[in-house]
Amino acid sequence: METKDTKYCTCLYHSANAFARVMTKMADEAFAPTGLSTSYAFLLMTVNDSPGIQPKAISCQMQLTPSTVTRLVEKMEYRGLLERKSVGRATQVFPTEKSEALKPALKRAWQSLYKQYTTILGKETANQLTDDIYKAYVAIDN
Amino acid sequence: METKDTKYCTCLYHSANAFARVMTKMADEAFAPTGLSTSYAFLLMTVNDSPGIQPKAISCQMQLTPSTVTRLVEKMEYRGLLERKSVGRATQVFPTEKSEALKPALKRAWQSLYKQYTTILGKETANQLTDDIYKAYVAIDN
DNA sequence: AATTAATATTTGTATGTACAAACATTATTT
DNA sequence: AAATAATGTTTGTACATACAAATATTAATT
Repeated sequence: METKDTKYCTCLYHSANAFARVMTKMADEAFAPTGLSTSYAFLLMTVNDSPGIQPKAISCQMQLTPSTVTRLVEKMEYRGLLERKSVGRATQVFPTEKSEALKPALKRAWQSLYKQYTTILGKETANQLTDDIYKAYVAIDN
Repeated sequence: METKDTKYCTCLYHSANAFARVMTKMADEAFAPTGLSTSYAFLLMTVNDSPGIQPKAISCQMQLTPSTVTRLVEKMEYRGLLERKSVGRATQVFPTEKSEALKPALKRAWQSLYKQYTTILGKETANQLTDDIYKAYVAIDN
């Protein structure tokens, strides 16, 4: 069961990606009860929180490119969980009843994700790590 | 230019993924001179280092699933940079001349990646972060 | 020796993400 | 007012990655 070190473990690129993959896996399991993968869950939380929000703003909050947001929103529209309304060159994204109904489940899932990784890493360590990683993200992203 | 915080920046899943994306972008730029994206570059370095290595072992070193390794190797074979030889149920992967020739460029690129992020983050911080992230990876991955 | 289990690999299919180019609309300059 | 630039969004296309099932092959058990 011991994960033996690889010669790449001293490379930040490698560690960052390997870690992101396991975190994504854990998160997807945590959000499974909502019937959504983590990305869609975050998208829904974002829109539920600010009905009418525009893709550009979503892309800032989620730190994804606009084109990715378009793709995510499209699928959610197809599933009846979001609606788009075009106003001028802008677009407004709204939650549907169905997605409002998911609110509590989303909150629960997100909390359970937090609980899960803080249980494994310790609350202090986890929060510190989150912060360190985010700071590095900002630094690298210019 | 200031990246404003998002309400997700306290979530380890979110920070980890956002960070992995910018690191991947930086790494792909660093490896661009080799004509390879970072994943393929790492694959090549792995095989160059241990000619005849099996996909299973590659997947351990690169911390990817075996199926992903198959996919990567396939493409490299197609590009004439790797060769597969099937022995029993196992497969052995070998570098080609062409890929041996890339060795120095790969090394240079990897070093330049290291230089780039340590310049931004500071050597100490970067190494510490790499280590912290890797430790967390191991803890989460069981 | 025959059956069952374990291991290594590949295939079918799907997901999340991005870049570059295209489109559309609004703002700015001349 | 016309021309140009800036902004917001979407589309075409591509990549990295994974899961689950299928295929081989080897090992272990009966």
